[in-house]
Amino acid sequence: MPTIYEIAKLAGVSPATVSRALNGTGYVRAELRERIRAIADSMDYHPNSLARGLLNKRTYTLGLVVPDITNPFFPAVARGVEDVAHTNGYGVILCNTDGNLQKEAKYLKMLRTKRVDGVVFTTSRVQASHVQDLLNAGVPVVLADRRLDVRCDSVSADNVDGAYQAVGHLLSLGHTRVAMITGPANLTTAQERLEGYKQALCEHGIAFSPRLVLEGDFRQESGYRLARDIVRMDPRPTAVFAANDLMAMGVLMSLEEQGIRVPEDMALVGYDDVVLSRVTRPRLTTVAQPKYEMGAIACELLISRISHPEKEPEKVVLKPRLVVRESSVVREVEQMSRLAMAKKTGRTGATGGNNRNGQDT
Amino acid sequence: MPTIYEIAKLAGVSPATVSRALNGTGYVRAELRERIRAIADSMDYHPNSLARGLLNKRTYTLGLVVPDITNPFFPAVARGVEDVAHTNGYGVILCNTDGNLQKEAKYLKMLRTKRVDGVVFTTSRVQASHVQDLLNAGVPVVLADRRLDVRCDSVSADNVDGAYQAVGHLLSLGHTRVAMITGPANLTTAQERLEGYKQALCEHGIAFSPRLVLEGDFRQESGYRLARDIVRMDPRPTAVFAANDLMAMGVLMSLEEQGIRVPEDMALVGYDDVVLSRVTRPRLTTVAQPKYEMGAIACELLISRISHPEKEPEKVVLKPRLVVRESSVVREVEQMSRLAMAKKTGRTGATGGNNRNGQDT
DNA sequence: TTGCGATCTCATAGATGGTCGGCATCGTCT
DNA sequence: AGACGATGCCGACCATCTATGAGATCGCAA
Repeated sequence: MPTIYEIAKLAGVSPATVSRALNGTGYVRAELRERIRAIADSMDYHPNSLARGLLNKRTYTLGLVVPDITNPFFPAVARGVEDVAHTNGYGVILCNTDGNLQKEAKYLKMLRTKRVDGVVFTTSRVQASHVQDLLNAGVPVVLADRRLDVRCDSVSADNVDGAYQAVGHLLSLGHTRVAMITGPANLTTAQERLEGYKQALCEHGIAFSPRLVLEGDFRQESGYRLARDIVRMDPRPTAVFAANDLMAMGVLMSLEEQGIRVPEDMALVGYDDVVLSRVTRPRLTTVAQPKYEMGAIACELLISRISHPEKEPEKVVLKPRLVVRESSVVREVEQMSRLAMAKKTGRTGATGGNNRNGQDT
Repeated sequence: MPTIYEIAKLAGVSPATVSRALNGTGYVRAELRERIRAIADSMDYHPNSLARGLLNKRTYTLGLVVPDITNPFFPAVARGVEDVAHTNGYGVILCNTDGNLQKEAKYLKMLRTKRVDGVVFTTSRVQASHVQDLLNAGVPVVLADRRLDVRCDSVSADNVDGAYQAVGHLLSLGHTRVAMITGPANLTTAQERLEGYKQALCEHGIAFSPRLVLEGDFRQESGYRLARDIVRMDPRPTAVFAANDLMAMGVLMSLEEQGIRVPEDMALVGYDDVVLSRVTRPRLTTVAQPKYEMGAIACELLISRISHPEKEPEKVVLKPRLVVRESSVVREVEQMSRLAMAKKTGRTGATGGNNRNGQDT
């Protein structure tokens, strides 16, 4: 690894001149600058960001803390963060905490010794005190997908609105008994989605019944299990709103086994729009979160805060979007089926019709 | 951010003593050491890895280069890399190249100025010269999921064997006309899978027919498109082996539209075992790659190479594993259906029976 | 008890690679 | 002649580690 000293020696100038020539700062004769650049290239010179960072207190490195990159929600967010970081000359260090506070603490310690310029938290379960410690130490923090009672920037999606849209969709289709499977009661995302459910009911003049609300844990198995309870209710609900797609998937499986047709006998809506929801049968109606944008905006907020540490914290709230597919609307399914028939020739339907069981609908 | 100087002043000792006390190197009176540690803690001291790295030429940071973390194959690999890195005190910088050589070059430049201790390439398309440049500069490199004609460590899965297992499975079920949809001919993974297909045929005494092999591009649409060609063949094949799950998914959709039942009229096997393949209907028989292990082993190789730069390169080859689900075996489907019937009570089948369309089978 | 080497304990002085302000020099223009 | 711009060097500085060595302490043998 060559240094500016070696380049300086070869070029017959001082190291400082090399520095200025390569960075384009200060006065360096154009011809000399080119010569120095050529020498640097030929030596495969790469500036040492350690030495640089030591001096100007900037590492151009960010931390990204997620619970688990393997969870289908996070790669998109991470990609958003990473893209924005990269175009601004920053690198991103990935940290998987598994929602474990000890691991979280350990990672934060590492990020601090590495002197990262800022941290993006993309996770629904963060220790507020950890974030506060970071802020106290002067490390900018942006929260994504979660607001916390801490004075810092954040990006989140409007879970109340998302749930409101989903349930409103079901109600406007004529359903009056809509069951809900919520997430863990201590998570704000779960609480907000329940709130949206209530609001939608209220607006449609339907009384809220706590008996129709069952608490799941965001995992598939809980949806599978609770679907049985819903089916046994009397009168039986005609629609289910699951607070995330994984649980909706469990519901789908359970209903299938019980011979209950979706959406004819029971409509179903999920939340998150994970890839999976596009390939289930019937395909899942769900609420899409702008995952990539969340990450991208979080990173933009972070970078802007790095250069303006004192500005007022921004709280960005993004709008979720209802994606209507087959698990909620009978009409669509028939249409799909017709499309599939009519389309033996074209290939427009690569992601289209999948209803081979006409007799079911 | 306090430094050892400030701690030294408070403790009334020299900075060097603080350094030795905190690092446990050299001689420091036990009582003094404790006092220094207490002061450091109370000041929320975090050593500056820049200064440290500048001196001992170790950053404890690794680079991880993937095409796109959003592609379902990579999060698992990344997680494997990150876990091993973390337990060894390393941080991981994530780089998404999108298979774009310019971006790849730009990222590598960044990794070099950051003086990472090593790089894991987890991608099927790497520029050999980039890797060679890195190695020439003394930066250790490990390739995951890809072997390259370069002298460095690598981890990969045995694609020949995986395809061999997949096709062998179909042949042993009695199929004699097995079509294959390959990947882009210039990718080694695609070539190897084709080779496995040939070997399996050969071993079962079936002549290889080039007419049964169609070239796809690893994307869903190509599977969808080529499935029509396969259906039109005369005599029509009774089974299809797709070189990855995405293409298999396209085949599935196409067959569905054409009213061809899977697996009764046409058996189907994919490759990769992406999550999606567990929720299609019928669920996809496929070849699972040990993704997490690939990442973990790659990182272990890398870390061991960092401390032993001169040892012989290791080429680790992992075994893929055939996962038999419903798209290939008729019997299983029936069994599932029976299970589903019998299981109105238990919940063993959360991921089990999904066949509500008895009349289809 | 003394003497001497071995072991502790800690401070000083670079060194790491790069940046930046200050300053000296030189040429040119007014 | 004086001023000013262009050019390039010098030295300080960033936070930490390590080699070196000075002084203190201790054990053990004489």
